[in-house]
Amino acid sequence: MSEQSDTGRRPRTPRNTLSADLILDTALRLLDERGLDAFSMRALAEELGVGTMALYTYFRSKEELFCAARDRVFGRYAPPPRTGGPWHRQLREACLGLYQLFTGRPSVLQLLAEQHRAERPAEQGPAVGAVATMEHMLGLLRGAGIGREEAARAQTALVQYTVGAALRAGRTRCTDAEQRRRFQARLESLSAEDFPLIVDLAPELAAAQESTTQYAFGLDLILAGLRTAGSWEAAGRDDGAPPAQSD
Amino acid sequence: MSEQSDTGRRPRTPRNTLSADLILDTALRLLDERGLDAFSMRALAEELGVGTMALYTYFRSKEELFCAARDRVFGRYAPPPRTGGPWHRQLREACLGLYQLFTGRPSVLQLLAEQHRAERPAEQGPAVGAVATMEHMLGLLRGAGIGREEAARAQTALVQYTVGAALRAGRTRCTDAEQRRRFQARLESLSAEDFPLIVDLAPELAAAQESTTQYAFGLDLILAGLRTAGSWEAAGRDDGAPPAQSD
DNA sequence: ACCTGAACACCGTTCAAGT
DNA sequence: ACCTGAACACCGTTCAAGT
Repeated sequence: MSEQSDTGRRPRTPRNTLSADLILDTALRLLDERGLDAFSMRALAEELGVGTMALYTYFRSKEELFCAARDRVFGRYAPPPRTGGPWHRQLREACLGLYQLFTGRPSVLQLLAEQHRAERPAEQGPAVGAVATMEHMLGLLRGAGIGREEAARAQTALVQYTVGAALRAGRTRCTDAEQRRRFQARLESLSAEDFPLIVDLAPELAAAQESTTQYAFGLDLILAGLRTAGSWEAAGRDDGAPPAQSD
Repeated sequence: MSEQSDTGRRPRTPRNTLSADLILDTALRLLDERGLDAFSMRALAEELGVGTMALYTYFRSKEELFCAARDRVFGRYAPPPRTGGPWHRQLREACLGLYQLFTGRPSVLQLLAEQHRAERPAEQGPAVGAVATMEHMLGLLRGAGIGREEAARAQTALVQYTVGAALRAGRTRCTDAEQRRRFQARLESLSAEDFPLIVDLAPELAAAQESTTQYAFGLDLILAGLRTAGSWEAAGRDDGAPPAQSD
């Protein structure tokens, strides 16, 4: 950027300064700052000061670039320090950490949503990072005496709920209060005759749109369900079942 | 289509045969048959045998068309017949019905995912259909003696979990068995030293990718949590709380 | 009002070429 | 290997015009 002989409008980045990491970090910054809708390979290249096709030296497609960006964020994830205490409490901390990871940066949320929109799961590399947290969760569940299949299902349910809550949180953000007020107004505009409870509980329902407290509420319901001995064995029965444990 | 004097390759639909409903039904069929990635305003117009811009007489934008398509499906939703029985069982049926609605047709899942990707929630009409189910759920929760705020939060958590599970189900489908086998292989390729439980439980984790059974498992955990008296009041405490109910 | 075709300002990606 | 510019086959939407 010292020479002014360049004919292009913006300084060209000199050769061999590009790298996969630089591309990914710039992509994440762009997603954070301007959002997914404003993102394009052309815009990313422009930001980097290179030709669009330079990106294709490092990534075969936009999808592959997105997968790599997600892997990069997840791979660098540092879970919250383990506090000890009962298994369900530790499980809670682990899930809250994941939720923070998913909702902490706009870019991560957008990559998560994009991944969920994809037709085929895309040959993403071996399960990415954040795997240590999965292992930790499984250890806590098995340590609590929960059987193999039930532990796998419980872990999947917790991740499923966490991702779902994070995706919803992405829709709600912006000017939180303003957004919730509009949501409440929409509920209150419904027929009070047909939907008396929705209209009556509109303030509470609107308040429940706030993300982190609401996420913790549902998380605690799942954890309480897990603590109820036999709740995962009596699934679908009419009444509470004997607290027998198979393992 | 009786005259062959048309110069265009496909028969033009005569005037005044187009309507918002016809457009929406064709759009849904296209999404079911070819998927979101293959959908475009141009492709939809082609399918209808009209010029692309004819669509803009009925919908201001693609986003508005998608919102209307979603409202149409949700509005026509017929919840499963009410069976009676304890409140938690009825709640279960209601949630399973919603899950079926979301996952029953590919188009619905794709519209749901697209909506979750949107930057701003879009001025969608008054809360769409399926509202009756929300009202029903709130009635069951309140009838069980659960307080106003807790009922609102519980209802939100149930819907949140249902949407999240449905979105994940969309990623997993295709050739179910084949997909799961690949998932299992990915898990087993991880280091058995660093992630012993994941590798050990790979078959169970892969099996948990199956959608409906897994959805029901997590749903039952949430419902069990709700049945645990005081579980929604003791949220975050270290141990089980007294079963006091404020309402 | 309903519908058209051309045009605008974009996309992601292929390809042949340059260093 | 790394990077370029032109080109291809698409998008959603605006606009002036036709019936």
